[in-house]
Amino acid sequence: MKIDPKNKTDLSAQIAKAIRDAIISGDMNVDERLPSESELADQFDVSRSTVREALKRLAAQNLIRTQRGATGGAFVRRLSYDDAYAQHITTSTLLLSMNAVDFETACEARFALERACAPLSSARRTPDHLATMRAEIHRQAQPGLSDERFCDSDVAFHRALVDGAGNPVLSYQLAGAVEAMQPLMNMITFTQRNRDVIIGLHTRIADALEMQNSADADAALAELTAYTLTLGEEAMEARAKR
Amino acid sequence: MKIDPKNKTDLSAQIAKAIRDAIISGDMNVDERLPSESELADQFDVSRSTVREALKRLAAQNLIRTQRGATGGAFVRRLSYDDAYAQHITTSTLLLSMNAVDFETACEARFALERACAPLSSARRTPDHLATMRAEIHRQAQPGLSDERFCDSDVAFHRALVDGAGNPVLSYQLAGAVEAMQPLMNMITFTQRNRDVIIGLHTRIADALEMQNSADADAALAELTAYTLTLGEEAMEARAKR
DNA sequence: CTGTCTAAAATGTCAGACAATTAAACGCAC
DNA sequence: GTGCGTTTAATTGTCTGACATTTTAGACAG
Repeated sequence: MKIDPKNKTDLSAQIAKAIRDAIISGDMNVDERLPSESELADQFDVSRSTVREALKRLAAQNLIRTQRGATGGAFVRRLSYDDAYAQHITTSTLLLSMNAVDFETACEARFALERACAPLSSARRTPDHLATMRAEIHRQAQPGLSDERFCDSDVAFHRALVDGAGNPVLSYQLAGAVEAMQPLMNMITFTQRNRDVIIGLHTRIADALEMQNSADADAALAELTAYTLTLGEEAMEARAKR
Repeated sequence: MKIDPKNKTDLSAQIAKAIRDAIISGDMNVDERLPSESELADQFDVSRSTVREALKRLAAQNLIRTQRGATGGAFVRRLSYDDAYAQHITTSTLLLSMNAVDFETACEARFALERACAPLSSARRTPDHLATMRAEIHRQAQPGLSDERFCDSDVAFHRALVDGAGNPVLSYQLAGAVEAMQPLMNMITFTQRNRDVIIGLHTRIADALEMQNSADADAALAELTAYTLTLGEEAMEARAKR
């Protein structure tokens, strides 16, 4: 591991970076054990507290896990899809909310990406995916469903569509776009007429995927994009007036 | 801020979570100052070291920044696009390498997403974007260019394509897919013939975008997808034999 | 009013101690 | 020798108190 020259930045940040680089570059393999905190403190010539702060930084990025006890220590952690999902969604959501991304931009990005999945999903979707979509459509049609629940179901529907493409990398990349949109979608009040239109389009999408008619799935998604955009605009106007 | 009941997990993790939730939920606004470390230690009834470890976790996620001095402290940080990019790329790269994602899956995901950008980019690309693409094509044609540099230029080209869509959310989501592929792409040895084919397709894409011919851009991207896949397969076979 | 000095507040770092946890080593009866 | 408690050592988690460093605000002299 490398040393730190006369640098005025945080020592804990430097140490975290050194270890992170070792992990990313492949110098350290999954489940390999790092030296103990005391050993690291000696190696870097800092106190144990400083090393601990560095390790906590790495733990926050899911790069290591720690175990107590005799054979314990810090171990390089395999980044799971679930961890990556969670991180990606958190980052995306914060990015949108903190930078005041407008509805139009987020919506456009989301549906552009989803349409990229449609051809693959149309070719590979399993009966399971179709069943999930149908179930969510059914849920969306239930009377008395709150707007928030409606949105939840919407996300679940689109997630099934994306997962249908059978490409975990694609699912991971899209999770951020779809879920980060949810706070913005939650600003919309869905009238019964709105819901009917959306449910109709969802049904058309599910039908198209079932028949492996990729073109029609794409067309329906395009319509859904346009419709969602108008709903979003109305909601933003209503909000501005208040 | 909330307290922590009888929980056997890390105190610093619990405290980090409490503060993180406060930030994400919007209870704390950008640039708002957190209580000082000593005050937090009192509030949570733990030592300052524990609070510091919690704060380092948040700093690792770019959620806060710290300042020393009299009016210093920890402040809620606005997550910038650049920070989010960097985080996303790191996570994506690690996810691919640690989970041994095969070339085909990553490649498919990357190009599917890129093709989603093509129509938008075709409509909105500026002369700047086109100039960047042309410049990278020129660079790719230079003799004696190392494989690694060729890949770098390839990434820059595709990045210009994506940025041409003029949607920062889309650019952000795609950055992960495109850049995370690079380690896999770097396994390929590009012969002069390979490069000629790729440069030809790049030129076709740039031409199509310039003429705002979205269909042809998509067709060229489809060909590039197929070609990259065959190159990847060959590289993987060669690697397996060794 | 201006420049300088000082004090206070805050983070960054260190050293040492103890608690809690865990697995391995040990010892002892059988 | 085998099986089963017990001890012991290693390691992380937490606490305490101290000092260093950085930065601002205010006091004070000119």
